[in-house]
Amino acid sequence: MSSFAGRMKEYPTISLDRFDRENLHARAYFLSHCHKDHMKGLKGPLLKRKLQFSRTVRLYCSFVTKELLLNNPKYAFWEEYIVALELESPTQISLVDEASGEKEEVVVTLLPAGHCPGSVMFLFEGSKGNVLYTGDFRFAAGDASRIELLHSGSRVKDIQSVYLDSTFYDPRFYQIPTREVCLKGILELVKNWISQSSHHVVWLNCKAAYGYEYLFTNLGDEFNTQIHVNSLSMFKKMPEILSYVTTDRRTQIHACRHPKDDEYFQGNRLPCGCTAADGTPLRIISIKPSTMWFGERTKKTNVIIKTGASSFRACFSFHSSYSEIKDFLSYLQPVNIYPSVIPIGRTLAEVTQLLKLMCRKQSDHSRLIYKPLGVLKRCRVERPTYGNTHKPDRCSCCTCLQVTEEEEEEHEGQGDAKPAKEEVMKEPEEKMEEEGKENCHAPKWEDFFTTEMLTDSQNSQSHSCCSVTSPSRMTGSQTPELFSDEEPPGNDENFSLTLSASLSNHSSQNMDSCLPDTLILAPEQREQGNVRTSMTSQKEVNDGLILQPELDEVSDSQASSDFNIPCTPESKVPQPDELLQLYRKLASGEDCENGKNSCSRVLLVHLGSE
DNA sequence: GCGATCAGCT
DNA sequence: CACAGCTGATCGC
Repeated sequence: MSSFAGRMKEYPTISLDRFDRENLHARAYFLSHCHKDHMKGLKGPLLKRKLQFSRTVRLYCSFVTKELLLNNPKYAFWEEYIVALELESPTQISLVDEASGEKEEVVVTLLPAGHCPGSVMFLFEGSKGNVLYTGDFRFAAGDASRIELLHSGSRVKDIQSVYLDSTFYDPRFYQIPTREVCLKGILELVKNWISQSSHHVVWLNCKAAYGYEYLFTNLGDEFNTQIHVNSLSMFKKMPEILSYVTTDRRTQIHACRHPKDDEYFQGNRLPCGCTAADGTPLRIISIKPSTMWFGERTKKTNVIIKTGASSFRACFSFHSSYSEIKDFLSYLQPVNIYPSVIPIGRTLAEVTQLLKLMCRKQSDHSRLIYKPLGVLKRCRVERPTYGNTHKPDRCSCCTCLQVTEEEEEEHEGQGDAKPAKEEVMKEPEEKMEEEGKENCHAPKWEDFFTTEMLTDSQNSQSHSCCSVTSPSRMTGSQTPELFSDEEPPGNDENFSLTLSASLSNHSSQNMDSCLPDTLILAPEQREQGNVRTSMTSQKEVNDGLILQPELDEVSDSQASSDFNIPCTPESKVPQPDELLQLYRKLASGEDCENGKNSCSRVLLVHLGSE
């Protein structure tokens, strides 16, 4: 839970995700996402009164967050004071002191955060430097390198401070299985159950918060069905979610809720009270999405755990793991890092100390020279393709994201199993070669929940790293980049899932034996093999109980080193007229590195002129 | 009656 | 397997 007080040292006249106490005096408000612990004071009468007397104070958020917020009548009074901003579109905002007329300009950019629908990070750029407020976020390793607006040309922007979602910034939470792995486990479990008969139904025991919609859309696609929920109203302007949810109870997958839903479930009832039409009792299992974490060297990472005769927990996390956060921070190398959450059982001092290790060292002048690893890790649009080496079915954006920081000694690590950088980095040519491969370009969580009014341009922008345009609707049976890049540093083993099962001995129906008593999806040690990104067949699941989307090792011949960067093949000496053009662009402040994505579209928000 | 806070629960 | 939020008790205004 966020304990962020609402203000940043660099820009103290704005408030984020807190709206009480000192924050009542802010010149502008920002809401990163629509979870209650980030909305403290937002419906307070004091703030309401302040708005009525102000001509300039506004609340900035994403379009989706605005929609979700206004769906709750308690926040309806905000309607005329909310300014929804497009994602990844730098916007200049005037921070006006209404008493004195004093004004400060700041440019804010919303970056997809992957936490829940509409969730964003805020990047502020102004006279006090660049500051990134992450809100809550889930980034996989390497994701930061794909965000164009965290870069300036080929270099990472100089970030003064990061205000960090440190929920899992604790070595205990070293790894959390990726979304794709967790999703696959859930899909398998649901498939095994609902395929038995139409009376076999699943209850997704989700909490009362946004963030599970990704699960609904993927389940909906996989099983060509809709998910029963209590209300559709919040999604009425979000067709990409709306089409997957229903208030019609005649479906095999439910995510409906009731104050006494656990009691209902114990009595073999769904929260909605749904019963089979012909009187046959429903056969219900509950799946409770829960965060599961594992240590650095832990081999077992069960993503589904059976907790009762018909109850399961499924791994699901809205937040980045320790290793994912470390990857994020080591890429950005901010001067300061401030935690917004203190993990359970930790103190602020402990977390601050741990975070200090991730701050840029004062003696580090690399920013003034080069950022070669940053360049290597980035995926770029419209890069030339060359070379003809055979490469496995992995795309550049899944391989350019390995942790590259010098790892400090971890709590349980001996430092002996860490792969050398050469083993985890790939050469630029390899990345280019692999661009456009379908498997790894299935739309991802971040794309989905942040492209609220999905337009083609927004979609393609969200995949700018891959030169691929997302479909406007998720296709759930996609084969995601399973296991391709999610190995924690130091874990040199490939990853597969084993479905270990002891067959039910208390089934009342023969078909029940299809659902094991103990259903554990776990990675296990396996030999190095060729990549295979397709899902393992049902037969394999039944026969060998092995689910193994596989991960290949980067062979020696594919490995790159920091110093083995080939020249750009089409490079040539620029002609005078080209140089002139380049200089003009530079003089106008335009980013010459890339196309429109890099060029800041600075929109002036004229406050008070509405 | 309303809001803030906390314990308890899931 | 620890996130997010609900309910209910208590207190103050």
